[in-house]
Amino acid sequence: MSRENEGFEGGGAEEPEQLALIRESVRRAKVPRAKPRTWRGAALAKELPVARVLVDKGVLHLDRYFDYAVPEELDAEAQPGVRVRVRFGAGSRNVREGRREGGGLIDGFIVERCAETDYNGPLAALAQVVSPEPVLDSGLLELARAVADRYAGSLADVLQLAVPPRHARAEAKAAPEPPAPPAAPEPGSWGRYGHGVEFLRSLASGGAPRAVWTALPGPEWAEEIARAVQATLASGRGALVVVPTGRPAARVDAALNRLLGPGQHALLTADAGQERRYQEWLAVRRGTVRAVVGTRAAMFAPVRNLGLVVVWDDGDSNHSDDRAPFPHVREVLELRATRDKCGFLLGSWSCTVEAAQLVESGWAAPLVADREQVRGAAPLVRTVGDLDLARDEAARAARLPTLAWQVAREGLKHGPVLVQVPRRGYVPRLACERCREPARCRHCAGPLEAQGSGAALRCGWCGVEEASWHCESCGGFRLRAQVVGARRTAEELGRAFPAVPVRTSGREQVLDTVPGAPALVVSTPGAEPVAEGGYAAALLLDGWAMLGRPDLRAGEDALRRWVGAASLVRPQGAGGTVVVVAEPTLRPVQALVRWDPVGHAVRELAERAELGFPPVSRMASVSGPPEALAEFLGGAELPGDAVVLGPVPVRGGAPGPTGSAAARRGAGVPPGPEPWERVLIRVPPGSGAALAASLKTAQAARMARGAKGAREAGGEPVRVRVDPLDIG
DNA sequence: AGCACGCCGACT
DNA sequence: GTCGGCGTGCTC
Repeated sequence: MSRENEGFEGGGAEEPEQLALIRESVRRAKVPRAKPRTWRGAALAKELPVARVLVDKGVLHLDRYFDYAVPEELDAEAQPGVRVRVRFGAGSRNVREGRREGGGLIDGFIVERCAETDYNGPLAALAQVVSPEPVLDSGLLELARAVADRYAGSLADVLQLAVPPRHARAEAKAAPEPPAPPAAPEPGSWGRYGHGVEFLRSLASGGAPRAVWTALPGPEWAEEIARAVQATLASGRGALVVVPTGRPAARVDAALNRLLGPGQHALLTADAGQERRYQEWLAVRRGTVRAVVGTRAAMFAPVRNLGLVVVWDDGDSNHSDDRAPFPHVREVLELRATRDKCGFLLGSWSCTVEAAQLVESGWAAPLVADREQVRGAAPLVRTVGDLDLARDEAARAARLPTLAWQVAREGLKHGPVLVQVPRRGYVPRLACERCREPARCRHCAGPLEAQGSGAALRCGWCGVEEASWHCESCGGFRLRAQVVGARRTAEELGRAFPAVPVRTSGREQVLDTVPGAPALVVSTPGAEPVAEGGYAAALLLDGWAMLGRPDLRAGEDALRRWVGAASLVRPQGAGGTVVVVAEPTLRPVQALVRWDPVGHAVRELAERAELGFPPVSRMASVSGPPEALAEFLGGAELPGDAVVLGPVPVRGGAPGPTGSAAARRGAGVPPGPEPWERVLIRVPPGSGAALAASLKTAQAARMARGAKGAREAGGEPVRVRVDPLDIG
């Protein structure tokens, strides 16, 4: 039997009659025309003959449901939450009128079964129930809708992130019995934090504490998260942990295995195959596994009776999904914690402005160690500023400041030494070497960029080449050196320390761990291997490059990456030393020296509030071809307190600090050569929902009449992004 | 997006 | 009178 012809579609010449039947049975008794008849002995479901269906077809039908008739033979399987296939499109009308076949079969989810329909016309029938597995329960549906609203996106888009593609073989596998809940854990190293033990106890007794946790440096964080999970399981509830990448996921996974044994939790990461992925996801949904650790797609995992959500290192950009509507793990888990009234734990060695705001607003409590503990766990941090560099003859020649050289040599006597080098292509604004005035284009004052070592300078805005730059402010002729990549740094260090092995960890090859023996480990930020017993020292080179990015988050980001590397170094008491090559007067550098990421975030937050920047205000970016953008803004009914900034031209071509094509797409950088513009729209606290709603409405309206407008322009529709990542 | 409907000009 | 151009609007 062909799938296409199952159900009502197989009627051939009888179609008009059977559809008349549907009309008669289901329609509100307005149009009394067709007589009830049977079709191959099959009729409609006797109870609740209407299935409300979410059609899985992106932006066009923003969050509208479509009603379909439920044939009797699908009655049992056509339950809320199951995947179905339905005819959708203008062509199906012809089917109804008995003319000919038409309209494609597309996927959808049954959202609800009803007795009646609001639709004033004859209903088409469900074509097929793809699987009786109810993958979209009401909790997940409501979460997806909340996320769609928050991000001005469509429900269908969010569901594509939230429900993994079906895999029939995985579905067929029998589910094992869920394991019994573990006993409440010992607090372990949670005792190091002010209210740590209390926090665990609350979870274990069924409470829903919410905390922003500033983790002490060192490797204990993974086990501390595992203990929080254990406490939650002990209360009979489930737990969800989301980390930025597969490496920390493996750490938490290992800690959970140590603490709970296998079978208690699922690991949901992107690098598992489709079958395995769906299988693990199903085990979670079916309740045979009660705890989940995973990367960002796991933020929607349908954990039963959720008692705790955890996000680790929320400042990592991997927590921001790169598909529309670009939800962020921290925000989604906040929604889940609020909606499910469950515990919330945001942990990091560092602290984002958003995390500080959660504490400031009273939504979450701080979970921190006292200064004594911090001093006992953190390494000694020393700085090399411009003045030191200027005096440092040796640094010119060897690139390595004398202090860094000394610390490395001393550290290598006791163990491995980490060298953090900014990623190449992480191109900041160039500045005068002498006075630090940013290098600007003579024609349009845009930022000058170096295309490659030795190549000419070019303006990032207008593209004009600059052959003979000199500083307008002090007349200097030298620009700050470009970042030297990890590989070349490794070569140089290898020559400087010929007796010591040099290893590199970076984008193409990430090392997970290194032994405790003396070695130089050159790494880009985020790729630092964990050293057995901790690094004896770390050198954080080219700090200016991390701080110089034209981005609101540059300072916070630099601090996060430094703290991330320095947290792998032994405590000061064990000789651990960090050298950061950056101006000691700058706020992020001072925060690193004092090991006070929270203080840094709190100060940043105050500044953002003053300037009306996120997260105190909410922002959205809208980008597109100038005419389309103008048309969009003309049609949008923005909240009265919205402020529109721009438009300004956006540039493509040069890879931004985030690098990936997907990230650029998310930021609204044009795909082709035609120039695009971008506006930022800002609303005060409390108007975020109204802003998102108005953007969604405007986008929907544009899509409705936009087909021809967009065709003429030859381009795509405008791109809307709530909470854009990079706002220069 | 697709696709059909419908209201206008050139044709047997 | 009919065929067919593509502008407009709907999809249960």
